[in-house]
Amino acid sequence: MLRVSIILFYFCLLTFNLEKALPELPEVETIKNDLEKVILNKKITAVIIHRSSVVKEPSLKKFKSLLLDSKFRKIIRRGKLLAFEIITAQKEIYFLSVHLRMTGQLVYGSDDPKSRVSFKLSNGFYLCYNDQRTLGELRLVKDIQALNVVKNMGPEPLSKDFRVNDFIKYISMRKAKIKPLLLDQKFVAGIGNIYAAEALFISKIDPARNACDLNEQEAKLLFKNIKSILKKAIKCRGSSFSDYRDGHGNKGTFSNNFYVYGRKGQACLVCKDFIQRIKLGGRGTYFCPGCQK
DNA sequence: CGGGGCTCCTGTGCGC
DNA sequence: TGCGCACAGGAGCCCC
Repeated sequence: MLRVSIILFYFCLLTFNLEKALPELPEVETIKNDLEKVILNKKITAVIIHRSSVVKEPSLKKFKSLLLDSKFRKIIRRGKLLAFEIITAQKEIYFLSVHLRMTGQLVYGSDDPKSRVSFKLSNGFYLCYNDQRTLGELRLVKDIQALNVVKNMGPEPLSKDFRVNDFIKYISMRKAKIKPLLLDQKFVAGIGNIYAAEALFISKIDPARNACDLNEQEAKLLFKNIKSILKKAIKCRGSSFSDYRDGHGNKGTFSNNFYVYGRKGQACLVCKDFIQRIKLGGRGTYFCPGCQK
């Protein structure tokens, strides 16, 4: 009987937790912090490309030849984008930008047979780019600021560029629904489906409300909660719902703290109402109808 | 501006 | 049992 219950329990976990977790700001920040400790000043001794479509620019040949014998100097994160500053064998500075999109992973360790691109390092270890759905993008560019994604990106939510008065003002000017607006990287950088849902829950705001209909107190609260939830998630080394892994291939623990994300049909941890899942802007959106008004 | 739909991709789940 | 379709989603694109 006990064994049957245990099997049923895991079966339920498997069936209900199908939603994918995407690498958002806290996950990308965790990868950056992990990799900084192990790859800086290491030289790339081989570039192995198993899936050429993930390399967007320049040509494969140039991508390989520039990276070969380059050294990692620095890692930068902007929103969900990671950029590795490298110095080539010809002493030129380039940036290897990596967008993980849905299922991308950057893992340091031994070579992974299912990697899409592997970089062999001078110490014999590998930096592997894994990506089941291959929607991620690698680019090698001279000027990272010139990339359209970077040029168009909104403020970093954990930096001083993210100001409460600006946030209140811009929110009051937008008619779009607040949840899809939070996902817009031009509005604020680094927030994805998980943290948008969770920040709105803590702020008790209905994700379907028009941004301009939030009052000043609500906008202020949301601003504060965006910052606090991202900081908390970084402390937990990110959320691993399914695909996300840190720089060493390990899971993060923030998913244990979810109030609404992936909890459709389950009781709200605050008011016991049932968590609902609706579509907003084409994206699955979780919320508690009891708590969020 | 806002919103809808399509595209990229692959594993999974469901209907017939 | 098995085939084929729908779905999941970040982000760019097009269109109304």
